[in-house]
Parts: sequence; structure tokens; C-alpha cells
Amino acid sequence: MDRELLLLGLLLEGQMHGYQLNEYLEHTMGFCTNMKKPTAYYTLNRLEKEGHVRHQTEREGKRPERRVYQLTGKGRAFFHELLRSRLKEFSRTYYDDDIAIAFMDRLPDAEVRQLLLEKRDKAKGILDQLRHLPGHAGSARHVVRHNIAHLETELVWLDGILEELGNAHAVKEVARHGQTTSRRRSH
Amino acid sequence: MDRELLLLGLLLEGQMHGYQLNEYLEHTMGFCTNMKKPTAYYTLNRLEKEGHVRHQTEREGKRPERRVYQLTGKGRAFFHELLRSRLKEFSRTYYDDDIAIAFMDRLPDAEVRQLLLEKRDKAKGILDQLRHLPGHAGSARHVVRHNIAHLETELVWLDGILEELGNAHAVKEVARHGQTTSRRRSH
DNA sequence: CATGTATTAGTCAATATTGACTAATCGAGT
DNA sequence: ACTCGATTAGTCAATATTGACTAATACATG
Repeated sequence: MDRELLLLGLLLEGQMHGYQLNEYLEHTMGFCTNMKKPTAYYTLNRLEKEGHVRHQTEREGKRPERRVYQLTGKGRAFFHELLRSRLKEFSRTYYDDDIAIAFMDRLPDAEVRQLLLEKRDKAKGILDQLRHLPGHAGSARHVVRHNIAHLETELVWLDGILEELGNAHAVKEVARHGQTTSRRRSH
Repeated sequence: MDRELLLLGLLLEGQMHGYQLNEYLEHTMGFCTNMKKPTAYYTLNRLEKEGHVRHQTEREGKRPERRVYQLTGKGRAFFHELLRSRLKEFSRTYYDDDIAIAFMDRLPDAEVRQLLLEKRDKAKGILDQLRHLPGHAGSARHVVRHNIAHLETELVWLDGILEELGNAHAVKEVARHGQTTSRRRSH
């Protein structure tokens, strides 16, 4: 993901210390990134080395020292450059789960059906979370709609596979009623 | 992505040497993974260290030595374990491009419109490639349909944004005709 | 006042990923 | 016979990512 763009974008709103940035990442931006804390610090260090951000240390009361980061002029320009380039590129998404799907015919249909039902539930859960997210303002709204749209597509696609598997199963059930044989061990 | 599952799955079909595996990855599986060569070798080494695959070296003619990899019994069991676990989990996809979308209101609408039109073209290009892919057999068919479905969703979503931007622009044009004032600066 | 738990603010070692490189052989054209 | 580009088979150094850890303060509660 575009870690640099994200951090620069957050700092564009005003200076922040590391902890605030990570709060923001995990809570407010959690619906569109999964960047972890050490990655944020790593990226901030890189941005600083390149002169896009700078920091001064401060402390509040007797709490540990903080680094308060802020954008430099160079950083602001870099943000806009990155933003333009990312808006016009399209980065193809590869779906992690596709690998398993590609090999699913290695397992008996009935078992695959059960497993995919579990997957479907989990996807549905995430979709519901997104739907009940407090309404985001501005462009963030598009991002929420984007993720909802893709999750809906995911469910429709999964249901398609499940139906195929279900029908195959039903057909087999019917066939079993017609003849007495019991077939199929699970490897 | 699930590099281990993919390599084990390929080796399930029969032994292969490194070059063949990478050919397969890049060409036959290119539509659902972007694993690169060094990653494949790295993963093979790990799988070997764990006893899931083994190799013997051979050479054909005077070509450089090859390592021919094959699954062990342990590897076969591990494949099925991984497969079950991946089929039932749902791994949330985070879209790289969302970060830029979240910040798009930092640029003037008209420019964003142009940039997103470029993005749309690129997405459409990939969709067309997928559509003209030679028909895959077995479960691979689901994977192709999966990716096509998501790309179609992507286009619909992009068109939604473009229409909003277009309309806003149109409204602005109309408004400018009606009154003389020009409103709305970006930020 | 002692103790446990949450918050704050990071670091570090281990792992994963890949662009760029090496180095040999082969085949086709000249 | 020689050269040039393609094929074959990897390696390596650099970069990116994160789980697990440290360490201090604050705050509640018996």
C-alpha cells in the first residue's frame, strides 16, 4: 500500500506525534489500510531522511518524549506529485483467497461447501461492519462505498459457487436415492 | 499471497524444476498471482527446510544443473491442511488505490476527473485482457470469474465518481451562466 | 500503600519480497 | 567460425513489513 502518501496526507492536516498518527491509522483509517505501527515509524524515518518531514521532540508532563512530525515544503510538493501519480495509475489487485479457490477441486464438494459457507459468513461480517460505519465525510465516502461494493461482489460470487456446489450435491443426493451405493471417501 | 499453497499445489501435479515452476507462475497463473522468481526460490528453500518438498539435481545435455522439486508425504498433508484453512478464512482485501482516493479532494475536481479517466482506461484494459483469456478448466474458471467480477465493480464505482465530478462540473458551468460569480476553491 | 492494568512511545530481530545481477548454453544468421 | 540475442537457472543485496518486546508513567482499587 502507499504508506508514504498516507502519512504525508495525514500530516497535511497539521503536525502530529507518532502515537497520534498510529491511533489515526488504526482507528480512523482502519477501513482502508492495515499499516502497522513499526511500518509507520519506518516510513516516517525514510520520509525524514529524504527531507519530506521533520520533527522536534517535546514532552508533556513526565510522559516519555515525543517526536512531533510536520511536513516540509518539499514534503507538501511530494504529496501532490504522489497523489497525481496514484490517481491516474490503476494497481491491479490480486486476491489472496484465489489461490485456494484454484485448488478447491482437490477436496470433496460437500466439504468445500461447508468451508466456503464459513468464508461467506466472515465476509458478510466485515461487510456489515462497513455498512454500520459512522458516515464519513468528503472523499472518504467514496472509499467506504468502494469497499462495500467489492464486498457485495464477493458475496454474489461466493453464492454463485455455493449454488453450483449445492446443486451438484443435490443432484448427487437424488442419484443416491435412485441407487443404493454409497460412494466417496474423503481421501 | 499464499506462496506456499501455490507452490505445493503446482508440485502436486508432479515434479518440476525451478524454471518450469516460474514459467507456470508467470504465464499460466499470471492472472491470479504476481509472485516473482526470487520469492519462489526463497519459498521452495523454506518448504525444503521444513521437509515439505525435496529435490534432486539433474542435468540435461550441457545445460546448467537443475533442481527437480517434488512433494514429500508431509508436504502433501500440509497442502491439504493449508487448503482447508484458506478456504474457510476470508482475507480482507485493502485496495492500494483507496489512499489516493481518500485525499482526492486536495486537487481541483476537473484535474481529478482527467486523472480518474486515465485510471479507468487502465482498469478497462486489464478487464479486457481477462475476458479474452483462453477458457480455464476446473476451479480456475471461478478465479477468472472472480477477477472479472471485481474489475467490473471497479469500473461501475469509478463511473459513479466520474459522474459526480462531471455533474458538479456541469452544475458549475450552468451556475456560471446563470450568475456571474465563480465559487468554490479547492480547499 | 501495594498491585495490577491501561496508556504512551517507541525499538529490534526476524521474515518476506524483489530489482538487478551472474553465468552458462543454444540457435540463427552471416 | 563468430557474434548476438534468447533461454536456462539461479543468487544477492537492498528494501519492506511486522510480531514481540521494552520501559516509563498514570490511574483505579482493595
